[in-house]
Amino acid sequence: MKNATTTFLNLTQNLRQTDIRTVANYYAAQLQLCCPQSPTSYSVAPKIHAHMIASGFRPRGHILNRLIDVYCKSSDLVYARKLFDRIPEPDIVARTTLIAAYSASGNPKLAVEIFSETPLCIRDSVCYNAMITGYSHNKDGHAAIELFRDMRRKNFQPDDFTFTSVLGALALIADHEEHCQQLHCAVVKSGTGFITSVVNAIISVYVKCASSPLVSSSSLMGAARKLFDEMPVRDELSWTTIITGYVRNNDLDAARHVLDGMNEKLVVAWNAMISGYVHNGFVPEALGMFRKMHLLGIKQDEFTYTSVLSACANAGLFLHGKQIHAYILRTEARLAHDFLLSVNNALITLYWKCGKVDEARKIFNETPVRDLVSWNAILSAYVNAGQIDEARSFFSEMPERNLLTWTVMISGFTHSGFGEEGLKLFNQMKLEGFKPCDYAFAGAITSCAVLAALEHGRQLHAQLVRFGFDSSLSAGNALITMYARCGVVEAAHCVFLTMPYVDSVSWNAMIAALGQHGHGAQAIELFEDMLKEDILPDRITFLTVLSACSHAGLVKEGRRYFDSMYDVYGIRPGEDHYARLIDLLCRAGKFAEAKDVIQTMPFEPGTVIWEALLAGCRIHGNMDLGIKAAERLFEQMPQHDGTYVLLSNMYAHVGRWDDMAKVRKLMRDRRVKKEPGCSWIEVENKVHVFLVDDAMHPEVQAVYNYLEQLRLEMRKLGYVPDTKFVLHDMESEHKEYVLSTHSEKLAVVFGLLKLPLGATVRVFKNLRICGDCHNAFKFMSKVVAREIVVRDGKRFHHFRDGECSCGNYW
DNA sequence: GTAGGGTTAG
Repeated sequence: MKNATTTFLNLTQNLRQTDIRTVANYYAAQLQLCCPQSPTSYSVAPKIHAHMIASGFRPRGHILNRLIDVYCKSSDLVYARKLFDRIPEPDIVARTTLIAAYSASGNPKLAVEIFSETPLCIRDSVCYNAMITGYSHNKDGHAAIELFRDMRRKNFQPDDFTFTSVLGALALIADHEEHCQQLHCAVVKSGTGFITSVVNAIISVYVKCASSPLVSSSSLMGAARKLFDEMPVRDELSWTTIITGYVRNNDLDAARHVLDGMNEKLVVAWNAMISGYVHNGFVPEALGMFRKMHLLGIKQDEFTYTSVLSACANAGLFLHGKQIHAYILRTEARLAHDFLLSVNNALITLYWKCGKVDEARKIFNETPVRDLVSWNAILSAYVNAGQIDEARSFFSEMPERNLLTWTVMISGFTHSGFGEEGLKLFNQMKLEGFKPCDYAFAGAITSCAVLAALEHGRQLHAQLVRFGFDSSLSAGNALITMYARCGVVEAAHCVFLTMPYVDSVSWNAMIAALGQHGHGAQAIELFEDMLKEDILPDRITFLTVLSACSHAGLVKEGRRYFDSMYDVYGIRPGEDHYARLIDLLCRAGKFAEAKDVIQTMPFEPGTVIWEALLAGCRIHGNMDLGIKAAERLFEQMPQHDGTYVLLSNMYAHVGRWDDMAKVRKLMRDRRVKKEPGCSWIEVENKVHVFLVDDAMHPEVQAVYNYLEQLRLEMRKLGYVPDTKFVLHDMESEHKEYVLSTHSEKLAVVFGLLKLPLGATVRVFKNLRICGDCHNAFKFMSKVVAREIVVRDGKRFHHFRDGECSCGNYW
């Protein structure tokens, strides 16, 4: 292109002496040099134009049309339109140029505007073709076909371009075999049926139709293959269409077979094959293809790179990914806009998925070009790393958002325990005109799980069915979790049984649902069913299975499953698995065995191990070992207020008053607030709750009444309590109440009970508000306190008269 | 002046 520019500049000097026709020819020649083979050449358009203005040359006719075209191709549609508007009576070529440009840039409205303003007497087939393609680009297959009919009614002759366009439109909407055959006949009648581009288009309709659930994929692919085999002339597109056809219909072997028989070094076809492997999880095959391309000298491009990088990201192959990154830097000198954009986006994903969030951030920060994909990728990075505040700030800074953005943010809130925020965002998303997808529903439903908001969850379930997502895997899994979390195991089971496809997440969720609600034996049974169906258990499966065994007291089975993790499935047990095993043993009173496990573990015991041991000791009233575990916890979690309170109470319980005094002194020094506080120890399947400083509510009977109402009310809300509690007081009788299991939340509830009726309560303890305590607070605000304000991070939850509203502190 | 294939964000 340098040459073109130089020639041009040389022309300037002699321009005035030159004949106007020669000048026009010169400009025409210059504009001719801007061509698709050298897309960057389009950027010369303004220079050529500036030159025309400077030399006093006024472009008209075909030179002006060409100039408009070149401006369109260099993506300056606004300026192209300005030039167009200055033409008193634009001819069909100028109009078609603009129609095509608007169509390609995703602006069909403007294209239609120009098309409909075009008088019928000057219209031609090319113009119709451009408009048909415009609709097709806009995914409006019906409009494209309607225009095709209009064209024929008005006696315009369809040509091969028309058929390729209209077949492209048909591919968007075709889901019946007849669709394909009807058009196929029309094409043959028109006499264009032998033209390669038209046959390619017919094949692509068959291919598209083959992936519709309404037809037999193999018979349509067979028809497509027959057309392909019988083609007299095949071009690059023919090969790509048939290969992508097989890939899209998940017949990777057939695709590979065609590819292997292809002589052309066709990068697009190879890319299609690689992406097929990547989407089906065949990472080694994808990487093998990548290597082979290099060996065969097939020039890789950004599509190749993004696919293999994504393969590495999904498989966690950080070193492979890094090697490819280095290879790209070594091989690619060009830093074209689109190339940089897509490769950098893939790199951001590679790095965060391999746990390198900071590296991902670095690429995001340093890249000179960003688009929505880049923003969504970095948003996912922070959401997945659990850095919800970072994610929130990215979300608010984003220049634009799409459905994916909202969905990622909703699930981010949900997984960080901010159910209310997740639901709010789901509603806001709908208000902003986004139609939720099944993933968005899954996020919202999981929010309900976090909040144990059964009614809301049910409503979302109904909406989900209305939207036609009832066979969605992710939404189904979310429903299982939600119903389980709200205590309605039957509903969870019903969802599980009616899901058309399930994966290990579904199985895990269902096993957990049964295990958490005291159906340990059934949970184990389901796990065995899962193994029978050849579904491979993962780390999560074993966590839920071990918990289930623990709840059901199936010590032997639990031990066996634990041992099978590595022996049979090659999964190394993590600290969390060991914690479950210790929990299992301790609940069964096998303390010696538990101690043995702790001593022979391949790593130093952390807090989860001591918590499990302590929990077991609390159940069995094993104060000696319990105190030891609490002391370890106390060392490892000096910031955790609950441990101080508990340890001090345990010392008091066994009469170690000096130790108790030491801990209490530490508590005072560190300003550990005892309010609201209680601690508990479980003996004989009953939880003994000790109120702070043994200060019992003056009206003990009233407290019991509240608890009883609370229990009933929570049942009404669909929450099924599962543990028995005994409220301790020196003077009164012990009485059992069934409440929630979470001691910290319970502590707050008990703390509230000590207040006079109608008080305003502010709890400034950082407390994550979720499911059971949310409901408890709602109820408490109705029967005990007039108003309750609870702080949860930066958020506050305001409970009043049984209702809750949330907001930000700052 | 008009057509048709491959990628990256959950």
